[in-house]
Amino acid sequence: MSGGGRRFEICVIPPRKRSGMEIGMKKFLDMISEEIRDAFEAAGYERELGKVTLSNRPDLCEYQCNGAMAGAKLYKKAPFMIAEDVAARCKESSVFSEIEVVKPGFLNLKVKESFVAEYLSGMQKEPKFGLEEPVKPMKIIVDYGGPNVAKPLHVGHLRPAIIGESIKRIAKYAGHDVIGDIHMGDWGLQIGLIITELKEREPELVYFDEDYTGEYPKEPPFTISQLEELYPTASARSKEDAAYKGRAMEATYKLQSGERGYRALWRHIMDVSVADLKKNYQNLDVEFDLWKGEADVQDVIPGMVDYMKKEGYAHISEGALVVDVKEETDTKEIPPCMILKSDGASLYNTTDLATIMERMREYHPDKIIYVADKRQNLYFEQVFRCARKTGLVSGDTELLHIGFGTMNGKDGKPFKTRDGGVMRLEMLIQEIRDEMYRKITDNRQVEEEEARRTAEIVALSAIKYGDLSNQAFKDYIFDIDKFTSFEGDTGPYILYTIVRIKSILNKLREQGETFEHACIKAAQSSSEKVLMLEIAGFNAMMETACEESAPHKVCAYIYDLANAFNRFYHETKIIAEEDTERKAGWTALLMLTRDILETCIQVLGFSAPERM
RNA sequence: GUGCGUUUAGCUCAGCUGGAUAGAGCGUUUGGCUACGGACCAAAAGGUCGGGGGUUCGAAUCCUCUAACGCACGCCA
Repeated sequence: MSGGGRRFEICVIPPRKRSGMEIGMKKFLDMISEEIRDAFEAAGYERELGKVTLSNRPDLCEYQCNGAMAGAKLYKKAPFMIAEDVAARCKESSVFSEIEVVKPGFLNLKVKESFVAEYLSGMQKEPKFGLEEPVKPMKIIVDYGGPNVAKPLHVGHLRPAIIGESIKRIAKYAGHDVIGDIHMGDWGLQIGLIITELKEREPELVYFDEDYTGEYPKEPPFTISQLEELYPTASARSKEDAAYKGRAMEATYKLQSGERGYRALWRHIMDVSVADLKKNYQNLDVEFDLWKGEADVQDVIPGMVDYMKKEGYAHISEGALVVDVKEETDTKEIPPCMILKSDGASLYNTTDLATIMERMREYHPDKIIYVADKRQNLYFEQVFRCARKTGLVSGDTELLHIGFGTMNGKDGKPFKTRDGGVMRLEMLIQEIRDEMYRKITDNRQVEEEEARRTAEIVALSAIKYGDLSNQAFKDYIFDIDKFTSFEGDTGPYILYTIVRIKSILNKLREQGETFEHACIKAAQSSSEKVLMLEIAGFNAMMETACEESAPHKVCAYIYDLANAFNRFYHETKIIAEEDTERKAGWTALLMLTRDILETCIQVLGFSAPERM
């Protein structure tokens, strides 16, 4: 499985050094596995059999190796005997405190407290808690968001924003060079409609005077709320009034052919919309590096189309220009990728392909990730194949569609307002904030200002954690009561745990404790050890979350970590502890736990308050 | 019709890529408050993993058949 090509790359990449030290640590599980693999080898067996996994029977052991059973037929020997051979070879191990051979041939392992403590001490000193930098950092473009200008964000925009932002942050944290692009729908008929409607209402505007040659006003002739009203009105009229629609199409054509006044209006629409979009995405703590859109590639489309024709990739089929993308291995019919409609106009495919071309030219990405509704899967398959076939992307650039499922209401049907309409995103966020504010101020004396601020922070954790804790591609139920609860697998519970740790650390600070040189000690109790082992799994978790673009794995991890901490906390009196060495050790453990939790919620896209 | 996806406890979801007694949360029942923050912790009850067949020492996980639901199948995005 290990690609021969990879090995070569490793040789040419200089070793990752930083002030003489390697950045990153081997994964905890790998270190243990190495130990067991050595033992397998020493006992005369295939070393790959020594793979260690987390125990699925925590009552029996911490880690387990099932390799003896896999090796049974290989060596025609009872698995139990193989396991015993292996166990005998690591009696003197500095890693394990217990190795037990059980029933068919399980190797049940417990690691030494000192070994764990040493590992965590290493994590403390590492910039990313031991997460290794990628051998070859990738340039990744994450295409998410996809709002239309002049239209308010609605609940349908929530998932791409949340998931895309997290995938982007995870990849960034993992050490890749990541660019987030909002990819707005800012071109085409919708703009023509707005211009048409505006012209009907205010024909005297200078933008509609074809003889005008002067400068256009800097101030837009509309506000965002006017703009948001303009589009739906125009859209509705165009469906009933064919002549009106004709005017809108003509306006679109004029805009595309560069009519000055229309371009100026388009600029205004963009300015007003983008400012509003920025505000709204800011509320979600979502930030894009690029604010590009469909309009940005219009100029390169003709060249791209010509190229596809000249090279013989594209041909006319049923009046439209298409590129065949079927492959022999297909088990179903894959329709061709359409490049131009039969009326010669471009479409979504065209701009997406042109965008790929532009991205390749400007950024040479190793990977482009599209975070979009899973129902577009076939569409992306076509576009990706087309891009490859026509040589728009080279073989070593990966195109990936992360499809997400629908956000449903409690009734299991797509999320709607009470009267069945599409809910604006602002409304939804406000509703959650209000709910959070109620909970925070309930039975508590909190200053108004602080309560509002805290409610905003906690509300965001509720929304984002509620979404991200599910696997992205599945539909999920948006349940406000569940998400805003402080109990169970929720964002607020995670924040509560962090705040609790901060509170203890503050108390210790008030006592005059200095945290300098606090060093993590060997575990004193089982709950402490469980917590430490949980922490030790951080780098492995983050690596897979990044590889699989799977934020839900980060959620699952911090939930386990928070649980492990709360159990430990409950059993351990830290502030009252008289042994100062031990107290310092716990302080260090607390800080590490807090830092890891905060790092994780940061990549999920939310943060914790100081108090709540 | 073809293809893809989903199906795990009453509800909402995990399940670390084939291992031991399938795990959480909510809800239900019970225990722990002079609080290093009880917005917590501990425990109990609750499942023939949609169904059949197969591969394997061993299957929720792999193969196959099948059912229900959802989605997609060239001029929307």
